[in-house]
Amino acid sequence: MPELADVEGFRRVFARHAVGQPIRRVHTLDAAILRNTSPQGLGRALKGRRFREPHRHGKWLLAPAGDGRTVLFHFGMTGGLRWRDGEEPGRHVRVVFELRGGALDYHAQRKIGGVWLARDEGKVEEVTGPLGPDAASLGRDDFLALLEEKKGGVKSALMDQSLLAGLGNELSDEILWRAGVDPRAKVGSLDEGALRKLHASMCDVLKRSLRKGRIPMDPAWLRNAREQDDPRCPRCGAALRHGKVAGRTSYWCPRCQGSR
DNA sequence: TTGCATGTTCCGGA
DNA sequence: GTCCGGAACATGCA
Repeated sequence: MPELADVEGFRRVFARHAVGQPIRRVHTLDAAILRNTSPQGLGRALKGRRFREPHRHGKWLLAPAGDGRTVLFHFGMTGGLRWRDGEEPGRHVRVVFELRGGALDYHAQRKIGGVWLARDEGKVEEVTGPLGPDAASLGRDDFLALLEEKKGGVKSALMDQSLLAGLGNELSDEILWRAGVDPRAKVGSLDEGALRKLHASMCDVLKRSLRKGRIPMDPAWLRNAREQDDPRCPRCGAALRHGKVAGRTSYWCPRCQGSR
């Protein structure tokens, strides 16, 4: 599930419940989810401190805890954060941050994401690797300039985190569908009009997804159609096509997505 | 039982 | 050097 909009939802959960509260204890239930530290290392680095305002960049959530140290969260395909007040931790909880009044759980069914600790500002980028500008605050001219340098497929460009950060498989399909661009198109085959449309669609999709903290489950969205037994284009009703594009399962409308 | 899954990374080949 | 596909990672579900 987690793409940019979902991670923004987790950021809000974090900001609402965890910021400013003394960290009583960090309880790691599965040490394998800590990628560059140990349960002891994480616990020692955080105990008694308070989280500052968290920051999202693409699909990364960065949570500073003072003194330059930052906890970095990545959610893989199945991870998330949940605030828990009283009840027992759920099935796939890997790390528990115990705070006043409750606990913040990092959960992940498949252990593809992870939790990292950076001891100073410079280490953050070492962990995330090169990231392009966040897709949600990428202006049109910068977007055009970035894409004009790309040679390969448009979908793989949108999902390239080092080019622009935050778009995954589902957001990319949604954006391409809204813009009327075939996901199999090469970037170089698109004229400026198509690229502008792509940017406008990206802004639109992100704005509405960010509001919800996820891709809306709206019948007018592709995201909803791809779940159906007989997936049809919400715009024109044509049977959707699907197949692997840029290594991921993609859905597109053969009638609406003609730009290639 | 098999295939598939919204993430990233690494490898080999074109 | 660039780009792409495939495999791997770990786990649960249809």
